[in-house]
Amino acid sequence: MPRSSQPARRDRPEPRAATVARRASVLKAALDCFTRHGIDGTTIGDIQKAARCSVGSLYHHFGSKEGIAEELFIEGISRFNRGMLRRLRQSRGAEESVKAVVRFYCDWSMRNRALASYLHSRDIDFSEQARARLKTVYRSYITEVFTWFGPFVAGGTMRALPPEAYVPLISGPIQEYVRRWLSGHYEPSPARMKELFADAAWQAVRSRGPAGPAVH
Amino acid sequence: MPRSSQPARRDRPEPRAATVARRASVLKAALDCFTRHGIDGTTIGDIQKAARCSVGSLYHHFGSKEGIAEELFIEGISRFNRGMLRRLRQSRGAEESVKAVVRFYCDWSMRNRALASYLHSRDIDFSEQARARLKTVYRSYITEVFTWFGPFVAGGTMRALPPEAYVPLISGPIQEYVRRWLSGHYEPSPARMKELFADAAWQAVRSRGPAGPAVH
DNA sequence: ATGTTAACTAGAATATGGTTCTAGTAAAAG
DNA sequence: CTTTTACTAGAACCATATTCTAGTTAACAT
Repeated sequence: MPRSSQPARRDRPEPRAATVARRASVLKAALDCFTRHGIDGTTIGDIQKAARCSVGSLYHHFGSKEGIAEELFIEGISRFNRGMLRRLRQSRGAEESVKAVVRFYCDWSMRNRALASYLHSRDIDFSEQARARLKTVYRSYITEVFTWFGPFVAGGTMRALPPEAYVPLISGPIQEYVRRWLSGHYEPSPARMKELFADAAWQAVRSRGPAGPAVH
Repeated sequence: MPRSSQPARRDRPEPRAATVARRASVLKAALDCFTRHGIDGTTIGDIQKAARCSVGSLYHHFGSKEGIAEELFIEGISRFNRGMLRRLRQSRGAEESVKAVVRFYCDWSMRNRALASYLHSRDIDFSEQARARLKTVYRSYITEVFTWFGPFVAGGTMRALPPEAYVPLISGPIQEYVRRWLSGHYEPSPARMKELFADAAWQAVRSRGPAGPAVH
């Protein structure tokens, strides 16, 4: 096929430096507005003012207000995922790894409070296209995570469970806690709960039965 | 104070039957539209058509599109809460109660799929007033729940934990699982996971230590 | 350097759709 | 039977998301 002999023609043609900067500044401004007034509450004008750019510019780069919201969301998720994988790869052994997931979730959310809060808003009104992108991002992430944990399950350190059960069991509680904390339901910092949830996560997925007792 | 001697003047003056019906039909129509096209994707016109009523009527009863969304949300939460409390009160003992929470969450979500899905959309752009109402509803609910479980903790059957830890530990996993299931991430019905998560919940909050081993 | 192309910016014009307003109708209250 | 008030209707209004046309700037080939 001649297509493959074309010298990387279809790749994007290297965005200008100004473009990168503008996109970033828009996303930053948008996050700011969104956290302040909610997604619906912020107008294109708000973002425009905060990012100091024209309507035309916004639409050129993102196509729509929704486009901005989607981009912000996907970028945020990607950043979170990258961070999680980095942290995971620094961990040794099953227990440390499982706990690392919980701890990272907590730490990251506290460090990136606004973004974390935004990521908790649901993707109800995302476009089909954005949904697809998100799915891709998630798939490649979850694949890496499972690759990491696979050996522990195979080796019998962790319970063998239906694959869909692991994420809820490990991250469910901390996620729910952080969500409530972010939306201001209560004050106690997640940091104080971190180890509690980390332990619980490990108890939920560690191997039980003949291998040994579950307690001290 | 003379105010208190006024004969219950401030109560609502008994809504007409037609009013109740209309409100209900609007909420039903709205839920329908929202699940089909998302909240933002739904126009007042859509709801109007689906509920067969005029704009004026909508605004008379709910004040705004957001008002409709809020009402639907609060009503949904209330129904869920009532159901949960009913189920809880049919349970005997700590273990059965804890597991009942998980099971009910799962059952209810499957039975009321559209509403459950709607309730998972976050309350980002709710009015201050709605937020307050929601808080009231939640508070009275959580109070009853804690009243129910209090004795088990006091009696040593359940672990003593920071109060904010219980909900995430017990409901976090099933909630996360159901959320993913509702948004179509995967097929396996929550029913197949119900007992797994019920067990995990119980393990997370049951008493450990000297009282007995954590396993078989 | 200079011309050519395409990425990018700008803001006025447009269109969509949420909200308000005025004028009613029907049901309860006295 | 009158009065009051909850309720309905839909046209007018208005905020704001999006589109359009006209430029401007940067990269790049000659």
